[in-house]
Amino acid sequence: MAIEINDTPTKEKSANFLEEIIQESIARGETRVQTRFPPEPNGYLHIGHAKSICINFGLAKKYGGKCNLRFDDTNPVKEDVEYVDSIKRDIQWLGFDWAIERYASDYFEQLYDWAIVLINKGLAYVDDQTQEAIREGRGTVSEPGKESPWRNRSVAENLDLFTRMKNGEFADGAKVLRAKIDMAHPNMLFRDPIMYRILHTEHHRTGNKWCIYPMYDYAHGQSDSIEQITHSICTLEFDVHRPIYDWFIQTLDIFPSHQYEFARLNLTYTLMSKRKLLKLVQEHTVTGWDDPRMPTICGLRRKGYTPASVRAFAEMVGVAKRDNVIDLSKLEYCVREDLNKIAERRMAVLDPLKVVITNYEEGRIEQFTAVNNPENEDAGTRQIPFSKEIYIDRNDFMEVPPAKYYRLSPGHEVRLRYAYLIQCQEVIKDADGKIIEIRCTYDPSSGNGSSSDGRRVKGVIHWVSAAQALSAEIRLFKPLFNKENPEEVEEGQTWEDNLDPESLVKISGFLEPSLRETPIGQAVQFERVGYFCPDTESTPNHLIFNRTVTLKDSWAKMNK
RNA sequence: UGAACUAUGGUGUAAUGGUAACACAGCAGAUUUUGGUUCUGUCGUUCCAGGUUCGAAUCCUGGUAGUUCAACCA
Repeated sequence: MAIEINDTPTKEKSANFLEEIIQESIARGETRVQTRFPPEPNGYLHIGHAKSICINFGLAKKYGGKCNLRFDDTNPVKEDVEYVDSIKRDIQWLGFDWAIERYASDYFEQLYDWAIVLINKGLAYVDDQTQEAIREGRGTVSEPGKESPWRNRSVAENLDLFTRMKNGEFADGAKVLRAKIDMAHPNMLFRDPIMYRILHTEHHRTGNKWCIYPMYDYAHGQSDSIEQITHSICTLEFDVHRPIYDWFIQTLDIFPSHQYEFARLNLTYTLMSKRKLLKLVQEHTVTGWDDPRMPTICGLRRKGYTPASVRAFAEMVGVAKRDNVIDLSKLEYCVREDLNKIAERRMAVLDPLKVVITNYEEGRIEQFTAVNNPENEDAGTRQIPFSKEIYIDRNDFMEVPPAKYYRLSPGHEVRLRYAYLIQCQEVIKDADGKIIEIRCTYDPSSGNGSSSDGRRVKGVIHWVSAAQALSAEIRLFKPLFNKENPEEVEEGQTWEDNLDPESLVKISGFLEPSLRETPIGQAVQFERVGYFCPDTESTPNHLIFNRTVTLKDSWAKMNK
């Protein structure tokens, strides 16, 4: 008997509960894995959906299965092709491909036929009650409901009425089709759930063909079943729906898809409710769904997040069934980690302070060689111009420095990154006492890579040569909300009171000349500052850079 | 006051009856022409009470807390 030697030293990462479920089903001999990502096209996808996408597509990939994209388009009132298109774009951007693209509306005919089956079995009836009466009749979580007076209509009458509903004989709200189950059931969803409602509304795919539309509970499980989904994965709030999901499938005796639930993603300082995000867009609190402050996938993309960083984040937060709130710092860690490896370094001054090198020849321009990415030698080098007048960042100079301040201050010397050592000789102020210029001398023997006497200086600061500098608009983003949990409100306030008025700050800064042709969305690191990318609105004549994330700043932290 | 789900460091996730671990965050240090990166060290955890067991985060019982469900939304 051959001895199997497992010589792969890699320790298998422990399986999450969904992987265990799949592994168990495979062990039972059910080898086919078919998942689906089922968004309703009524808004843009956000980071929470990204988690779901990574789970559904990731699981299918890991177990040699397939993942479908299915639009849950059963409510034409809220849905639109604009959303369909954006959802497809975002999934592809994340790096996933669906096996097939389907719509719940593709199944309207089949769903209708199944409704007829249920009516014939005496398990569905047309109810003429008003919306209010139905709501009251449903009872509450602690009291049973009451049966509708229309509950015991004959099969023939139900068939006739349902056909006429379909044919458009009745107005919106006049009638609904309900499953006949149990008005006293402890699970509210079993108290004769509504299967169809009348909606004389044009549908973005079926046009005016239908005026009755199936409800989620009647459509979702059967849609899964039609696609022979083996693992229908959704978030925890659908947990109570699972019994009704199973009930329709079993009663109709169709392919047994099964539903599994995981805890949705929550992020500190972030709102994930589609309804509230829509409100921010509609009221122009943000510039659109792709505003870089939005937690949407397109917002993250515009801010400069990479697909790999979002996928790494989904992997990092894991999958489980308990409610969670993830620290925003985890997301930021994931982008920094990715961008550190791939983003080329550049110099940019965000809050300019002019420095004149008094002993440097007027009109002289030198070129210094700078490394593009210390993490990747293949990224090569570039030239950056140096001259008598440069800009440095205002916070790299202090007239009266605190202890351990390594940067520029009167009488002290710092290294200009990739260039000379300079020493501050004089501080020029305006009439109000504001510092407007610094005068320094440089050590001609201290050029990049050399130091005449081996003396070392702790401080290294970035700079941009004034004459060649590009001016640019820089957009600095903070979270939209200034409260860790934006839903938590004081008495008499709303979540909108937690909006941070300074979540977007636009400033104008100076960039080194090589930044001129940076393609939109291309990540660069402004050395010592953060990661940035040109905004979608950026043009050669009006450069706009978005801050993706700051660099870690232990000096700032130390001085908090 | 019904039902379902959940409970492990500050945060998230593991440990599948046998040494509570990994990551993020924090703190301290080393290296550094980015106060970045990298490296090293460090802090700190099983909701409560009983029970089963040689042994419990894990199994049982009972509490407690949180979340979800009463749209003709999904």
